Amino acid sequence: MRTLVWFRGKDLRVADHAPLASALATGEFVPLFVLDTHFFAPERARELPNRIQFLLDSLSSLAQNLEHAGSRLVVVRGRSVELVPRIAASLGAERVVAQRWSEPFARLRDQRIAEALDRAQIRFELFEGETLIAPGTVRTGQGGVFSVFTPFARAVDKLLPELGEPLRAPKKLPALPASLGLDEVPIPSMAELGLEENPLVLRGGERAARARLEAFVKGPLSSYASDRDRMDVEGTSRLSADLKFGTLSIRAAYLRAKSAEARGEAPPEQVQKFTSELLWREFAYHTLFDRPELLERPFRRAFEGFPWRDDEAGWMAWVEGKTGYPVVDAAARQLLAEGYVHNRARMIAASFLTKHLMIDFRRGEAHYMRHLVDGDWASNDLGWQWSAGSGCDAQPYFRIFNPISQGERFDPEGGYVRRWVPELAKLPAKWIHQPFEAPAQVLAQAGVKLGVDYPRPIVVLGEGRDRFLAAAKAHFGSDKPPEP
DNA sequence: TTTTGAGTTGTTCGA
DNA sequence: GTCGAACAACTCAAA
Repeated sequence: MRTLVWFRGKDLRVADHAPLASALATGEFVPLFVLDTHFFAPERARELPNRIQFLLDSLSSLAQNLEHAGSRLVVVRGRSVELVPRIAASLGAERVVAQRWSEPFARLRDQRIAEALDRAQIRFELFEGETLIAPGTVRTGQGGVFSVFTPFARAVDKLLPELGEPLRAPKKLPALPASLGLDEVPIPSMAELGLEENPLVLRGGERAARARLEAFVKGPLSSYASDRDRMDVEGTSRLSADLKFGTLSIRAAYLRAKSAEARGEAPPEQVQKFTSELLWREFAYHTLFDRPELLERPFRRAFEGFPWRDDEAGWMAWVEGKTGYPVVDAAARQLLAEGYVHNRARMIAASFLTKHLMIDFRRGEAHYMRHLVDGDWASNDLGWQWSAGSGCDAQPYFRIFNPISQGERFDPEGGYVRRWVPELAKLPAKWIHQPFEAPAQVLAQAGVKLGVDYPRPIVVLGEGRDRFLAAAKAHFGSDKPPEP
């Protein structure tokens, strides 16, 4: 039986890849990747350079891994909606297999492809692997959709012991004929797409992902619960991009952490904290699956029509890292430089934009989505809506992060600020999170001229806070945040 | 149907 | 400087 294994942007691996394993078990197959012109047109690629870079890196690695096992990745260029059915038919494939992709636009695309394949009497099979548990299958006792994390996590926890072991990477794959009569294209380079390589973007591919996982398990995992919040410490897993592009399967990540616990490599409470973070990703995927409108609309409906401010100057300052609040600015600059931001810094930045500046969370969300290497629709949306107060398990409206106290707690020596806001690097820790309060002599010694080398605050924290609280009160008609 | 316990990530104020 | 209370009750989900 001839199968078309359709690799896509979220399953770029050979290990623990259910569609590949299924194809291998049933006979000969062709591995395919479609460079969708929707994303790989130069004008579009320019908007997403960091993710394109990680993806191309991962794609090359996938091609190598397939070749190493005796097969070959067939790469074509065009619209997948047209190409996949056409190629499947021209190859005489009896079925097309892929990993399920559950985000709203992807479901729509897959539905159209399924219809086209159906007309050609070709089977289309989607396999799990994007999440630990299939979205749409975790339900409350009443059969409802969870909208609070903790009960959701408890429900998922009961299902996790049934997770099977990850599938091993196949050692030997059936060879392909030299020519399949398709318009194959090489994997483009960044230069060919008119993009510059960013050396600060993580390397993609399965090998890099596996190395990161092992380094994390042997190092930061043991003190994850406390260090994950420290912006000046490498205390997180840094696996977000690997999980987004599927160069590491979520199941492999989860089970490796559990095995670290079983082998005594890391204390149970630390591992528990990490797996709980993986379940937040799970929660985001499941929530978006059940409520696809969330990418456009607030989870709490009463946030609809909230009087977000048009503040171009504030927006630009936030984007460029010139708000005058060092942690907020460090986050902005890390995003532009690395395509990555520490989780704690993401929350502080999001809170500042949506609360102190009172700018629509969707604007910040889109900006992050554009630059993040790990930019993931479900997680990014859940995080932004949570920060704005409009989301699932939203923080109460009166909980507004103070960037100074957050900085002092989670970047006590100022290492994070010093790295990303170098003009403040010589300030003593006591003033690094509030240079505008530092005595003139301290500033002079650190070589900082406020308003020249580094901006004065664009908004007074108390005033921004009061403005948001007053607007919330006026909009919701009372002090309370609205129900979903 | 009603009750009950709990809910990621905080801040500010005043004693 | 430290500590507890107030913030504001409401919804969720299970019993």
